[in-house]
Amino acid sequence: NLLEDRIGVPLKTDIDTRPESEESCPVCGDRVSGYHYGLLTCESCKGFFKRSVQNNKHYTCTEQQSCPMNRTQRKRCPYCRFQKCLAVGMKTEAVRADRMRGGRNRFGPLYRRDRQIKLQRADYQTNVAPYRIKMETTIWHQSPLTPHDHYPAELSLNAAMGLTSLPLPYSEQLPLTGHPQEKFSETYTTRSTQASSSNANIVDCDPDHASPLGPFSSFLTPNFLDALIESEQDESQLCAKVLSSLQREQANRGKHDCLNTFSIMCKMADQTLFGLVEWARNSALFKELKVEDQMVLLQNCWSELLVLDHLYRQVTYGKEGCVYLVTGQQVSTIISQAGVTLSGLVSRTQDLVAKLKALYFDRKEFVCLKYLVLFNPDVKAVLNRRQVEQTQERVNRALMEHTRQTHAGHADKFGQLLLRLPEVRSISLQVEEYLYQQMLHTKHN
DNA sequence: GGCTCAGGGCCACTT
DNA sequence: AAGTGGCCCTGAGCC
Repeated sequence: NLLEDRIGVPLKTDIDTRPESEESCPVCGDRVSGYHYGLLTCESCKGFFKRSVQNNKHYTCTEQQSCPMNRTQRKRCPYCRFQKCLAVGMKTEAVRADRMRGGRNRFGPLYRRDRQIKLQRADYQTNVAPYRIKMETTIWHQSPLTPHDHYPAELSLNAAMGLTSLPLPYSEQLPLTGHPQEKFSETYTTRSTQASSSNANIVDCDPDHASPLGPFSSFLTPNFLDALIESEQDESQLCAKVLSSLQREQANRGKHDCLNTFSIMCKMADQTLFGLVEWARNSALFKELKVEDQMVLLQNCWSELLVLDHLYRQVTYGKEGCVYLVTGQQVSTIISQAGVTLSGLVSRTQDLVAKLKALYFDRKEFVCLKYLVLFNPDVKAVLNRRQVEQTQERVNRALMEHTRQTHAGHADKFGQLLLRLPEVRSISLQVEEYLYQQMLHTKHN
């Protein structure tokens, strides 16, 4: 590594490279025995989850509903254990009501995809990671940069802000000029126009082609939240896209022209943002909006969506003292040479992760918060404010109902979750600020 | 038709 | 007595 050679000391990395067989149970950390009820868990949590669902158990917590969950303490509080099972994504519907033995269930394809992702990750770590994930001092330190050695403007900062990369097949690189927001609008308009002409099922915002049942017709189901979750893209798909994008990027470079850490991080953020824009544009609720409103809403919240996405990943998969990347790697948060801004960001984020973990932040709540952030009626340029407001209210009610039902013992989880949003906003503004600074820095150099 | 593996059940052990 | 967890049985889907 160029930088390690230059400073003469190995730089700290902490990537979890354990093979699948040594993977730990997301509930208690014990050794996994296979896929059970939706994900890889240990035999004990499998049994516990099965009994809880089969016997329709209702546990209570004698503490603060945030009991530690590990191999030795998992038996102490079944309430917290079960909540954790749900929070990490174990599926009650995989427990058979008829108790039929053997056979396969509808989660087979999910398990297969998950295995593929893990294989890809392993492949990535063998073929790409050894060169790259290094905490490169000068980058994290915000010291004067040599553009050639560090993140190239045409890739990283543009990429981090999602200004140039577009969902395939609309990908086109735009020059790094003009205000990012303008660039975003330009990009988005280009995409939408092309989308409606070439791939009408991606976005269909034409009011003439609106559903005869009117707005939100696709969500006139009794369980609004289930419908939202049903249409969510699989986490593993995003991971696969990010991985293959990084692999392509590296393949196009020579062995001695490796992406540096900051570039990789930006590329990951870029691809994640790319996925988030796709998520929004494929969402039935979002499709009901006019293209102009879609644009201004996304412009307003792209960084908040990125932060939320990151937070959920940390809450679900992150380990103490580590940042869990979208590609499945755990990187140490101890970046001794990181600048003040970056250290502050990492620490603020980790604080928020701890709070959300204590609340057993689950996937449904995560999806609700994404919609609440996206459908922000306070955005000035919104044309159809009423529509945005109605959707936000609807999601809000769904979130309230969900927290009331699934966390009955937890007083005001709903309120606690909403109280986290200002901090998400604040962190996202700091992220934007940091990226702008870096961009100016690069241009200056 | 054999293999795989994620369901369910059993039962010794612990609380 | 109720709960736990390791081990085994079962059978749909895959090759």
